[in-house]
Amino acid sequence: MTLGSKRILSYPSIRRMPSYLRILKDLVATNQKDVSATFLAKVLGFEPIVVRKDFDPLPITGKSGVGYDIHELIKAIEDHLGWNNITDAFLVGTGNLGSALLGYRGFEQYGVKIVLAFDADPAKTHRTINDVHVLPVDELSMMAERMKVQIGILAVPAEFAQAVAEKMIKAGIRAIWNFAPVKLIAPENVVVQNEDLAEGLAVLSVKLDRSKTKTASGNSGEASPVPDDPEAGTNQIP
Amino acid sequence: MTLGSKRILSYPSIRRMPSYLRILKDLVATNQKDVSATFLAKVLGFEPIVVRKDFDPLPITGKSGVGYDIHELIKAIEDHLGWNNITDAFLVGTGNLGSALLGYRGFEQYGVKIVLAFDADPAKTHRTINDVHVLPVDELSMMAERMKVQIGILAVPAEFAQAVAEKMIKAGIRAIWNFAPVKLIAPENVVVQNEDLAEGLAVLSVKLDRSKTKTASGNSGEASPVPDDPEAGTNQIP
DNA sequence: CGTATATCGATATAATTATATCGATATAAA
DNA sequence: TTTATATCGATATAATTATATCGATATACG
Repeated sequence: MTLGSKRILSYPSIRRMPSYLRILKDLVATNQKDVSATFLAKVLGFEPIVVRKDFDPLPITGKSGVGYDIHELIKAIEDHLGWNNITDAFLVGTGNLGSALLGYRGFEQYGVKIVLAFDADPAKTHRTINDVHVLPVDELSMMAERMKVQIGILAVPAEFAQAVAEKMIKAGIRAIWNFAPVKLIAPENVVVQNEDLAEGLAVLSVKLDRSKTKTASGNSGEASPVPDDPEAGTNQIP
Repeated sequence: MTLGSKRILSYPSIRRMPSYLRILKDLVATNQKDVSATFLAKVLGFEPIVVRKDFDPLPITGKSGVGYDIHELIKAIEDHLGWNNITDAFLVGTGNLGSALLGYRGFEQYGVKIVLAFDADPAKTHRTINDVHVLPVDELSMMAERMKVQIGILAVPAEFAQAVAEKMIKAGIRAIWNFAPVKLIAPENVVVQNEDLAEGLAVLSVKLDRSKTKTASGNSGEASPVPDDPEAGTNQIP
């Protein structure tokens, strides 16, 4: 298989796409027409090669000496990510994190819209957070089936995560964005994406440690750089 | 270089360490003594090989047929991550996300304690969130220098992120955990860890898409699995 | 027009990470 | 004691991701 025939983005590439999109949309606002990989790389802190490689599987082509057409590029990225048509999502758990997610503007820019929220605590239901209604979690199943919602966002304490996930799955939800630090047990046809803040913290503290030993213990000549963080966790769905 | 001589954890390994720690501490609570890679793998959804490889660079050794001593393992992980002595941190931005971070119990379990928070909005200062005082952001420099704080957590809107980061750096902060979707410009000796929620969302939506085509277009015999998400973003500090 | 500069895209190579295999060792049970 | 089972750790291999090189093409400008 020649590399050129690769029409599938790697996961690292996929993770960089939102950053590209942000910059590209800013550029649109300033009436730019083309953009080079070099420019994007500089703005985002990648290497130009990375950028070109990321775009390689997309059905677009840049012009030597010029760069990529911004509109084409945006469209290609959004098409690949399926962000042109917005998918409805439910959020469960309106604690600190859940509220933060409800406050996060921009999910719609990434193809997802939280249309309803749920909470188990009666004190927290029947109110509105950022224009999103909060219902009792008992109504989750009914509403999910009725509205044919496909994405569920889990922002509940770890001990309830599995139970809520099962409710979601029964009600037809096909993808779960899980912020609880537990491995969810889910059938193969349900997609789970785990988000664990502690991962990033672990990386940060190791980087800090390593940067200290680097400058402290007289780095005499030899290069022992703090390697750039492949900000990669691993998230198997075995 | 033989593999066995590797005494440095890879970033993917580092990202898995918090998960191991969580399970291990649960096991301690139930008076277990040993734990096998097989068990951890099952609980966390990894492959046993991954687990053994992750522990390989640590200065411990398991027993064939038995597993690893839980206490030794915990200590080895915490030592490697430097989580035995807690590092103080400042948080800037007490909006939705900032508040969520302040509410996040467990950072201390990962070696970090938020000791003060800051906000630019006078309406939000001089109050307490989860026992953490909120001060005007003008006082950041002074307090950081006085308290010799090394870690800064950035939870401000994108447009203010760079300015606040510069304040932090001037005041001696050496590591920044950045939740704003911008590339921070920082000197080499300052460590930056970017956290971008959109990355995870991008992965989720692609997984969902791919899982659909998988089941839909009669996957006649040939295996075209949705590859397990190397939940990896990339976070260069060029 | 000709030259300097910027850029893409193809190809090649290196580095990192994941996965497989298998012998040796420990425990439990027959 | 012997046998079955579980597990580690060493080694090997594969897959993925990052990085380097370079010719070809486009633009700007003297």
